[in-house]
Amino acid sequence: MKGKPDYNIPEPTLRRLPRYYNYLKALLNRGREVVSCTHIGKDLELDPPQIRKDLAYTGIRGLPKVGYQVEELIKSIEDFFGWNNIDEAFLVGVGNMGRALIDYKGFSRYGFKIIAAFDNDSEVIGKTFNGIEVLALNKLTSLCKRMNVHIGVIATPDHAAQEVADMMIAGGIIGIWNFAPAEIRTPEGVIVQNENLAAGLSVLCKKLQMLKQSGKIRQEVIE
Amino acid sequence: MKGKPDYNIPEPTLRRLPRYYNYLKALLNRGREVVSCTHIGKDLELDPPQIRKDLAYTGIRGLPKVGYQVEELIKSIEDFFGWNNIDEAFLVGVGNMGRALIDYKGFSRYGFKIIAAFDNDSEVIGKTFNGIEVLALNKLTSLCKRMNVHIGVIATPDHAAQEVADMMIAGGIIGIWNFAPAEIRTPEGVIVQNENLAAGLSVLCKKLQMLKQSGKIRQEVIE
DNA sequence: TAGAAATCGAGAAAAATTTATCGATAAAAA
DNA sequence: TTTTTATCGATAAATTTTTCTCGATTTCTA
Ligand SMILES: NC(=O)c1ccc[n+]([C@@H]2O[C@H](COP(=O)([O-])OP(=O)(O)OC[C@H]3O[C@@H](n4cnc5c(N)ncnc54)[C@H](O)[C@@H]3O)[C@@H](O)[C@H]2O)c1
Ligand SMILES: NC(=O)c1ccc[n+]([C@@H]2O[C@H](COP(=O)([O-])OP(=O)(O)OC[C@H]3O[C@@H](n4cnc5c(N)ncnc54)[C@H](O)[C@@H]3O)[C@@H](O)[C@H]2O)c1
Repeated sequence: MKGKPDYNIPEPTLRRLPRYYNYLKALLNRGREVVSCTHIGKDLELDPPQIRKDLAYTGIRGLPKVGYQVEELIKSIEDFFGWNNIDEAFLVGVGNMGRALIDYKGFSRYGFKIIAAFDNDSEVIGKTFNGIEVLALNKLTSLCKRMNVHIGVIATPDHAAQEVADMMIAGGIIGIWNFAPAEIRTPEGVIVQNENLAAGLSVLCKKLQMLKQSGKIRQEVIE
Repeated sequence: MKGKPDYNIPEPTLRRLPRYYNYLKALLNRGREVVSCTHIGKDLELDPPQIRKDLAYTGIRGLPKVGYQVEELIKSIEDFFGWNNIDEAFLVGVGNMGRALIDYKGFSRYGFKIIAAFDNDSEVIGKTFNGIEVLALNKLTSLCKRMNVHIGVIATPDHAAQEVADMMIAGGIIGIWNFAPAEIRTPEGVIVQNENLAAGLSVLCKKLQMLKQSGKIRQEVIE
């Protein structure tokens, strides 16, 4: 584990790093200057060696007996992900989820910005949300090309997902953040990140079911 | 891998099963009666033995040379998760995300139902979304107890997450589906499922960055 | 009805990920 | 100044998850 980040980073690590980031930001707000993996581990219920390994991927080095400078660590994670260079994205499907994503201010922290939205419903086309005008779907491909946008967000119903993905890819999009519960077929070189909320929900409910069956449920709950 | 499901199921399996489910539902709609792991594997880009192993957890048995009955397989997954018994939940934080979740019809398929919503903003309290009236936050704990609800959804800003979680837990909630990018401390016996959208986004953007750096980007994209 | 082809289930092997260990080092305490 | 303590980085061990292998079974074809 050398200082320089390598290019074979475990996906679980990639998912934990933003968690550390949020946590560290909160820590900084509370005025903390240094933090150790032991300390982080207590709050996040993770093992210190794992945290150390994760953080090392960003290229930071800690100090024995002390830990890391919080500010430096935050910067290290930001640089690792490149959150200072903004990734611009198009979003398709301006329904409930699409609007939530468009309105959300929190993504700017992650160097992510939705710069245009598309829909095929004339009711929403022309409307503006968070300063972003909703355009007609048929402009998607050409605008992708023209504006050199490489990331697309799919927030349409599942049955439209493949069609929309195809239009995006035709426009040169190589990264798709997909909220529709549908399988998208893409050519080599296109990365699809499925945001399957139902999967998270299912895991929760199943764990709960197993907890209940094991009889280890909290006393006070079963009245 | 016996017929009966065991109680030590890998989480990746738990996350893949709803994916198979969606896929199989779509397959059934198109009139398909049987399907093999080889076939599923092609469409979902997964290895057949893994799919076989995943499906075996639900207790189903396939037939050599044939595969599985699609309908039977769907039912097997439903039974495994217990999607026929409805899990009722309370949601707190009726903003963009909260409303998207309340309005979403798709969760009924997963035996999940939001039966009440809470907020602390008088602007939203009293309003109704998808037949669900928004109640004042101070009624949360007592109503949890009274209605014997065990699942809570947090869709408030991050700074309110811990406070809301505490109120839920006081009311007897043992499963929390958390959309706020905040760490929630809970006592033993409470399961927290963090739905960290920023993590998914970060993974996508980082993969894209690595793809670009590796020079393996699609020709047609770099004009 | 015999042989070929496809697929399953089970278990082994490989790979990835997490957890544990240990010497080195910096800070604090004696 | 010396000792003690906490923590790091690196590496090793353990665990989990994925991938591979192979004999058994069922269907299809000839
Ligand atoms: N809302 C949720 O909480 C939630 C949860 C899990 C998954 N999802 C998934 O996210 C996606 C969006 O959900 P939603 O609740 O916002 O749905 P929605 O019905 O509110 O919005 C869908 C939008 O897509 C537009 N659309 C439909 N077909 C289109 C097409 N071919 N091209 C462009 N736009 C098209 C519609 O006009 C509409 O504006 C769905 O696939 C849904 O299954 C949503
Ligand atoms: N919208 C998105 O796309 C998105 C993406 C990622 C994460 N999130 C997270 O999901 C959460 C909700 O996001 P949103 O966009 O819906 O925010 P929002 O601001 O639209 O809604 C937040 C709601 O919570 C209510 N609220 C605030 N404090 C409360 C309290 N103490 N008790 C009860 N209710 C309270 C507010 O009145 C408001 O109705 C946030 O934590 C956000 O970071 C949202």
